Amino acid sequence: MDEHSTQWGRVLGEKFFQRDTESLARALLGTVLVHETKEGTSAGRVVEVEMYRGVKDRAAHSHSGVPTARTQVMFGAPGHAYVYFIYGMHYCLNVVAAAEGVGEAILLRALEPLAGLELMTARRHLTWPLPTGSLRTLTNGPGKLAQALAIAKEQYGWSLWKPPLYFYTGTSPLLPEEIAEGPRVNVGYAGEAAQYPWRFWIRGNAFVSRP
DNA sequence: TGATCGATGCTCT
DNA sequence: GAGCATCGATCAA
Repeated sequence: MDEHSTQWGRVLGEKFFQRDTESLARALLGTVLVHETKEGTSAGRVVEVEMYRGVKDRAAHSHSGVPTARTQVMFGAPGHAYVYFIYGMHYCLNVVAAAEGVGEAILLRALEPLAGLELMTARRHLTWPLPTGSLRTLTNGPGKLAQALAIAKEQYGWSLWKPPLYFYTGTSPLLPEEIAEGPRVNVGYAGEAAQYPWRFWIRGNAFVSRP
């Protein structure tokens, strides 16, 4: 254990994000997302993600290929936060992927809460302590994890390789067979793309949004 | 345990 | 004006 190593491994640098999108989506599983705020630090292990892929993906916000006010960061350099507002009340956090101009991103869909549990509970407007077995309700969905970690429009465009919002490597690398894949959630409008197996999760993990 | 539905406001056509 | 990368309540079984 050197001076940069912690209980959750090492901080992921900018270069980590510079790879093809599916590789990045799989590599993000098992990492630990941390958000430091003045209220305190909250963190969780990434257990479920979905990738969204530019013009070849009807489900992607970047599908038209033309950046808009909302999607411009998605077309920027990888490793930045793409945060969008949905259904009039929820935010979702994505990691921008692929090279500049391409328009791909990875949606973080579920975390395993690791630190700042009481803070996350308060942000989710739940009462502490949580009933036995309901820890998963803190962060088992994209809107829930954004709320629990205080991710909103303010975080739009933030770099994800340095405080206050960043990832640790995690402690034990996942084996390929520990990663399950299947169709993405709630993209039925996307035609053929709705069937693409672009949702990835840690097989058997209790903290995913759905088994 | 699962299906259905309302809330709520931004984005893009 | 229509639809949405969701959530939580409610109702049926």
